[in-house]
Amino acid sequence: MSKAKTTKSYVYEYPRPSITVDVVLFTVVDTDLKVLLVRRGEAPFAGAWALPGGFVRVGDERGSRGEDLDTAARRELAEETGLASPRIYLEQLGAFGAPDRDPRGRVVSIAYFALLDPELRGTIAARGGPVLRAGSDAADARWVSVASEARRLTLAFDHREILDAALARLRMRVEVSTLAFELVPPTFTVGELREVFEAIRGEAHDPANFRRKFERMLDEGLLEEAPGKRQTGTKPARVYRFVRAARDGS
Amino acid sequence: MSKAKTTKSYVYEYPRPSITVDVVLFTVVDTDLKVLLVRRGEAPFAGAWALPGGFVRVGDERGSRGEDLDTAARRELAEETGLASPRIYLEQLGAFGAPDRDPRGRVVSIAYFALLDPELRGTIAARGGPVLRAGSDAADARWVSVASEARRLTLAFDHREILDAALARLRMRVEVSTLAFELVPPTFTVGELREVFEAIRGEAHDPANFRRKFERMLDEGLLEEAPGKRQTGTKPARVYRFVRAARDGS
DNA sequence: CCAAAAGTGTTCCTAGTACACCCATGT
DNA sequence: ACATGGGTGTACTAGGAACACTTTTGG
Repeated sequence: MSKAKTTKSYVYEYPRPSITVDVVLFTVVDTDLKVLLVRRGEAPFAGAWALPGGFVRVGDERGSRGEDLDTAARRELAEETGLASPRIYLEQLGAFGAPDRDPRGRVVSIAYFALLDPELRGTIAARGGPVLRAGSDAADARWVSVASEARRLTLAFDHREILDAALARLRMRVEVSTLAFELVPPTFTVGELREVFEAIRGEAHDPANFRRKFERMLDEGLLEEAPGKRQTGTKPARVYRFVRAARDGS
Repeated sequence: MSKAKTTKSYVYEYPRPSITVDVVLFTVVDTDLKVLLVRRGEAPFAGAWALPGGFVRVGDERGSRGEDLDTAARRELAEETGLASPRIYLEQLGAFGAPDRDPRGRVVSIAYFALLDPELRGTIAARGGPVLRAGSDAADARWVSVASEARRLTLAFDHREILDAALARLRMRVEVSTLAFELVPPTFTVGELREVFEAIRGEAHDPANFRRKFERMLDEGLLEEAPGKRQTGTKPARVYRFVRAARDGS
């Protein structure tokens, strides 16, 4: 804050960039990690796939100050998917501000990554897919497999870099935190949670060893048994649920 | 990127925030973790301690696009400390954009955390401390002990929140990466590196166990023995150096 | 009966922790 | 001689990895 002129209003004396939020929304379908991409309908990058996002509302200069960055991310997500659930996990990834990342001018994007569990994803699917706004520049939107399809796509702006960063963050976080719970239905079996781990890490995990990891979480009170069993086409499996209270401290 | 009007120049149709970078520069003096704070000379928060930082140069609307965010952080650091060394570790912490974080208007800050080793810090000290620019709104600057002094200070803007986030990030990173090497002189003893760990974690670490951790890093090729011994006032200790090549992959 | 996933047991290895102890040096 | 930090040894424990094995279901 030391780049000051001598007047109180120096904040306004510098050229300013535009600020956007972009959201990397992950979900796991069956055993496949997917990311939500939208197809751009307009220049620049018309026809290219991009991350959902949009401008942060900053308010006018003397009136309201506009919205928080997290709020902007959640709002954009709600507008793209039709979902405004607090159950969607949202975490800031960082700022991407290379001078030439947007051909229209200087635009700094605050990137977020978000996780959608299968149940909530189902409520989108029931409405015929992600909801696009009238007048949006997004011509289409769909879930793209991260491992297979997304690798080959050319994404708009620096969205490839953002997606890679989000994936790296997700993989790092999932080893050490309880993030995987955000990608699983409200009740789940040991095998279902393991499949989410495998989808994110991109490699198989010994079921026996995963079970012991699971049992440790059970001991720690992160999980509890839920009533009922899951019919799996083979031996029925016990179902569990995430104990949300255990996350209050984080 | 879907908040579009229909003209190509819609980027300019929205009110824009100002963008700053703020830098949390850590160093370890003896066995004490310190952070560089500047005292503000002007409103708002005149007289309060704050993180060094300043506005990102975004260029004018038709000319150059201005500087990268990382470049801006490094430039501000150079201007505050007189040091422009690539040896200063710099990592983006995230964006802080609460609507009311700056009383002057909507300002989004991209926060960085940076690490300064004792040798480089010495070159600052030799010049009589951090260098303040002529016409700066920073009236003073100094190293503040994180554990004792900084806890009690009231910081300007949301810099308390940024400092806490930087400290949390540093503590998390130091357990799992080679960050501690950035806070140690070019050659160091086992005990010196341990003291850096202790300063960051805020608690003692068994010397015998730390030595084994150290030896593992030696086996992995992260470290190598350096010529000479360190006179310590007691039994002379072997000195080592960081093998920079081992970091290329990260 | 058979395939397949649920679930159990065992062994090996690495790394963190606690703690006892010896060694070399300056004062 | 002795305090101090350098340096070694040892025992305990938690958790990851590898893999053999039994159990329970649907087909």
